[in-house]
Amino acid sequence: MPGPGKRDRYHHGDLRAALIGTAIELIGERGVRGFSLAEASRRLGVAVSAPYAHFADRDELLAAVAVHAYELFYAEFLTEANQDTAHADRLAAMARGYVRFAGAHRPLFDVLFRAGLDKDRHPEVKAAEQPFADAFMDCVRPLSGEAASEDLAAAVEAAAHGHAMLLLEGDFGQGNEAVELAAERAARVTLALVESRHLLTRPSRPSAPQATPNA
Amino acid sequence: MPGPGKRDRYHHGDLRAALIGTAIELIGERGVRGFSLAEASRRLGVAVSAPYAHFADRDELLAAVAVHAYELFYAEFLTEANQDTAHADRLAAMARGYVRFAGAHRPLFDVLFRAGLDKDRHPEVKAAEQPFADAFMDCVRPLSGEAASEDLAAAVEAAAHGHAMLLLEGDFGQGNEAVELAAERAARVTLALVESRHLLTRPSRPSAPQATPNA
DNA sequence: GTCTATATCCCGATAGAC
DNA sequence: GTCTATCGGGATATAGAC
Repeated sequence: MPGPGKRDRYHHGDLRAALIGTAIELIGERGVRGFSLAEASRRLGVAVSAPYAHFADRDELLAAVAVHAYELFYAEFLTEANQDTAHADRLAAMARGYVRFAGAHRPLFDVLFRAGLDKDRHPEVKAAEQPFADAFMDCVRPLSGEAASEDLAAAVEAAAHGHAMLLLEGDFGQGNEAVELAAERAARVTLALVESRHLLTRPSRPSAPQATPNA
Repeated sequence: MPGPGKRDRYHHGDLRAALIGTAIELIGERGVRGFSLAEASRRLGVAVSAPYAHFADRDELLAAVAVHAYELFYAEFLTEANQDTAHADRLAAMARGYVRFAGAHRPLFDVLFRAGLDKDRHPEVKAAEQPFADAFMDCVRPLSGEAASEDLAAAVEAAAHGHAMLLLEGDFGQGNEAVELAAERAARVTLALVESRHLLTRPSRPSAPQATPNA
């Protein structure tokens, strides 16, 4: 990251940032598969070797895009689901925001979940994901006991994620109307899960009066 | 599939089927992005031009894999969720089977949902999806009024899909243990959604006071 | 940090022979 | 239906100059 005000002699003051932006642009137009370092370089008017001064390879650029995606994701979450309403409504708002993000920033969502990027090989991505995950858990915890919060969190996250993915598959139709439909459904599902959250916890603790341990 | 004794010489009895199988194999090893007609041909010991006698291009082979995926998906569903138990349990079993399929046939699931294949451009895929979708709706319909069945179906499908996708992302861990954890969670979420299905319907019709019938 | 130039490799797709 | 041969294109990555 070059210091600000360092608008230099060549083309861009910050090729690194420009590459990230162009990657997003390109993925939006042609999908993840249609993105390449070479094409991004061409579009920016730099040599195809220039990106290697900032990224070791193609995957590292994608990882940088993923980091940016999580940061934006987190930022939009704070503004979308930070009203001090009832806890259940906050959680529903998060699910709604999750789906809306997927609809509004499809290329970013594609990089996060459809690019086949191995996040374990890129610690920066994991680190960028953490605050996002924490904010999510903070919304869930007041709604259930400590032990059960993990179950509710997993359920809501999966539900939101499923709606987002199917939205991008076109299952809810096209355009902004589809986004709102999917987001609204995800929010309702969340409220339903909160109401019936007692069914989500696994009866793995035989101390409870319930029986039927599963195989 | 080919004649059992027709081994050597140059060709297979059924190159088309062999290509589909090899494609699945390859995708399992290298991901969708690492699959190519050339590599599949090499692995089968045929010329790189041979596949073009059976598929117009790369996408058509992927579409054939997708058709196979939906057929297998449907077949496993019938055996997994066909017990005549309570309706809610059947639906939960479908969600469980959905996730298990993703875990057991990851390459097929990848082709269906992560290959970026435009299903609208391949009618065979849509056709193969239909029986699957029908079986799903047949499980949902007895559980809610006609008008509301679409809401419950969308909710359960999205929940199952979300668990499946996050399973393949590694969010539930690795190995068969992760598959069963995700599948069990999807089943529980389904039961929770059934119980609170009255929250899923949109109140767009203020004239109808009659909510979903209990069961 | 960027450029020029290049090495290497792979891929999709077609033409024409058998 | 499959093979041989090939064209045209594009990608990753490195080396060395400025």
